Amino acid sequence: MATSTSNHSHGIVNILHTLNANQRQAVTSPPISKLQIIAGPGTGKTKVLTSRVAFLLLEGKIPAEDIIVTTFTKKAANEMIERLTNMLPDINLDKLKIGTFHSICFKLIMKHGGKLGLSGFTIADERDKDFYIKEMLSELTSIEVSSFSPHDMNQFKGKKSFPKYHDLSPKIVSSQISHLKSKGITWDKYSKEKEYNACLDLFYTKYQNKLLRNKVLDFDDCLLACHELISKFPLTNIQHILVDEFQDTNEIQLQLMYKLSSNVTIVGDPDQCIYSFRNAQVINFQKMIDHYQGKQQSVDIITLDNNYRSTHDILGFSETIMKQEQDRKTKQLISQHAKTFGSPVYAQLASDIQESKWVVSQITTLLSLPNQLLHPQDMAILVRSAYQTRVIETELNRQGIPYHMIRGRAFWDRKEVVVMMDYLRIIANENDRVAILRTINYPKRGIGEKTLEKIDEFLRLVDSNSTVYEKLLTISEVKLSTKVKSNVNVYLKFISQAKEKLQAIGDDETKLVGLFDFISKESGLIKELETPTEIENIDEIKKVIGQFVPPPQDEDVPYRNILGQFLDSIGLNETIEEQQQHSNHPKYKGRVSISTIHGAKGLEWPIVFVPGLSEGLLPSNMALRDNEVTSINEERRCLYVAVTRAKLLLYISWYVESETDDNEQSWRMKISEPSRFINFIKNKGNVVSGFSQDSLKTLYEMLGKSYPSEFDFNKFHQAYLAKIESIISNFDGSRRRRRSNEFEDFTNIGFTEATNIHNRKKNTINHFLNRKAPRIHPLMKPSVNNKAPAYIPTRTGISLGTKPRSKAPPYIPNRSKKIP
DNA sequence: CACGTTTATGTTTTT
DNA sequence: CATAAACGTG
Ligand SMILES: Nc1ncnc2c1ncn2[C@@H]1O[C@H](COP(=O)(O)OP(=O)(O)OP(=O)(O)O)[C@@H](O)[C@H]1O
Repeated sequence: MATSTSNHSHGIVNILHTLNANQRQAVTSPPISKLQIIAGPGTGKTKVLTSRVAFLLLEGKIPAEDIIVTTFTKKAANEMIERLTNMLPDINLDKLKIGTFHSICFKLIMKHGGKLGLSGFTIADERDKDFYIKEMLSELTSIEVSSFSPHDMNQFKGKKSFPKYHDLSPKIVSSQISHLKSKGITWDKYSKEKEYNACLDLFYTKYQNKLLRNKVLDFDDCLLACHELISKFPLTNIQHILVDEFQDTNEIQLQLMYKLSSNVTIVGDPDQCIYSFRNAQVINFQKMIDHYQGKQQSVDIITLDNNYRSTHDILGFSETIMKQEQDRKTKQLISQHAKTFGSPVYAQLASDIQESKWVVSQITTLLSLPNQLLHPQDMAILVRSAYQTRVIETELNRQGIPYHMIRGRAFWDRKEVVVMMDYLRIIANENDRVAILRTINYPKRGIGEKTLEKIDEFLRLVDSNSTVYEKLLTISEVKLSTKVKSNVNVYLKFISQAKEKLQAIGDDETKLVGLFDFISKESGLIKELETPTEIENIDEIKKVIGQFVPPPQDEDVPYRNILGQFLDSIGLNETIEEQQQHSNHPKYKGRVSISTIHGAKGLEWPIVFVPGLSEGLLPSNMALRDNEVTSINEERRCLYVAVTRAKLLLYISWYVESETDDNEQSWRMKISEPSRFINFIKNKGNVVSGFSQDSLKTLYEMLGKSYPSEFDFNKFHQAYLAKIESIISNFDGSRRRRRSNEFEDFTNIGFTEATNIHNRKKNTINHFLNRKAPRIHPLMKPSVNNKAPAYIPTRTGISLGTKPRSKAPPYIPNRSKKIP
């Protein structure tokens, strides 16, 4: 919608007022331009991008629907819309094209896909992709297989043998195809490539055929097909495209960007590229410059170096990590915080469990500071791999601390959740063969492997005039036992009833919950489920469907039923997390965030914990295995991203397990060394860090709270030290009880000078670490009553991460009495 | 042939 | 511990 400048010019002035000179220059660059904003963490890149959208709307007078903004996640998109809405209360942003590359592309395909014969196509998620790959491989004839050169075939050999798939690893095949797609190479063009493998050509072609026949697009296809679409039918209206997190774009995304608009603003930080496993290429910065220079067009580059997020010491620490990379130019970010707290608090522990206890006790200490200084929502625990969250969750549960998982995928991988979603899928979409195959015998309907094969064989004979579901209705043509037939009919009757109900509710999304109840009950799924956890998870999905609001539809988008719209909305893994509402524990505000480092991209917290800084965790075993410099560098960037999420306090930790300590899980690779990335930390022995009263006062000041004069700091401090000491000396906390002579490792507990972490002028900085604290001698007696209660965390704690599923366990050890 | 039970085997990161 | 393949039973 057009808006007059005079009405809003004060608006842009206000916005520019919150920016520094460099940021302002970036924001107010001419709308007709190519602009790169390259800057380190916390320099306000996202803020600049958001403000630039406002600038383009207000000053550039570009209608919202003619601007595309790509963000890395749905969450980032939502945040940006929220900020824009606050900035520009008078402008309707509904038509702004903002979202991930995948969702923007998928929407374009939904709208115009008919031109390429893609109407009605849905998304094949990773699980479906895996299914089609395996199906494709198992269908290869021995003639086809024997026609390939051993050299070509060997590329696809995995560690294991795969008898069902001619010894071809589905994983490798899948990732190779994905690799081609993210380079923008379509199946019909692959043969022209220099690096050509006849095997891969056949796999790719067959796989793509399969997707087409099943009317689905995989994630990569969303981009690839969209690229094809706009190459043939260009969008003429887009006046500007803005790309966030440019360092993590791949080739096809770069090509899409060129095609979508000739005016471009990108922001990114090469040091934060952590998605090259998904073919992201940091070289896109240079490629973009070359691309436009080839067309005699120049690219403006603006850098920012004021950091508004982190303290001086956190920036120093992060730079110390990054400068380990060969040939990297040092980056000097200037912290805008007046105060800083010294080097990160760190500790070396003896097991993952002990490490979790250390982390969580730091959290309980911080939470127990008087005057509600900190809330759970101010803190985050960031790990390299999702599985590492497990022990931490257990400990958080044990201490009754509410937490939530950011972008946890585990929930959607649960069996009962998958089946429930499959029921929704087949009811919404008659062509979803995979969903039929996965639901028809769950709950058990006496249809085993063999029968399922027969049915599947029959279903795949479907011709393009009818749907897979219609084909299943004629199943009586197949010879099956009468018992099986009647069972299939029970299933079919149920599906058709559900479909009728779906018809009846029309576009009223508020009735979806009722339909959901009908489906979960009448399918027999609820009855089949055994644990209360599983039923809870079904309820979780119900909550998600209950919150679903269909997006505003363009007029000319082909119709899709409301359930299908819901499934589309979660198909791209873009589920928004439930807002932090009331927590179970009124004492706490919000929740501690737990996330993988990848999931924490672009986010920030006052307090950040980065546990697991050991060889095998960060860098991960996978990166160690191939021992490529590039892999190690990416791991290092991961750590860099993690530590630069912290605003005020950073806690890092690692553990090394003893060689002789064989535990039950013998397959687990032993963690035996601290991470190479922290080699520069000299005194790695157990460090017990205390607060100093001064730094604590500074913390209050920076958070705008008053430091209570009656607070007995010494008492608090002593209790803290004792708590940490008891964790370190309590070997019940490690996986297995140790022999007593191993305690020797821990006699040198004490404080290290933290200053050696990086050079700085001593007097200018407040230290968060108390360097004068006394040496502490571990008490060697593992006390009996310290034994952890037998408490098994429910896996649901992961679900959507919306709430701590389980109530705090009845026994809450070691809990400070004065949580305010 | 379906389905329950035993046993081998193995943890990146995600749109 | 969590999943999948292999094995055994009715
Ligand atoms: N000119 C400014 N004045 C005050 N605060 C600012 C300014 N610019 C940015 N900030 C604040 O700094 C923090 C970091 O900003 P932002 O998230 O935009 O950084 P970023 O460069 O995108 O970081 P990352 O690379 O880690 O994603 C935010 O809290 C933001 O509000």
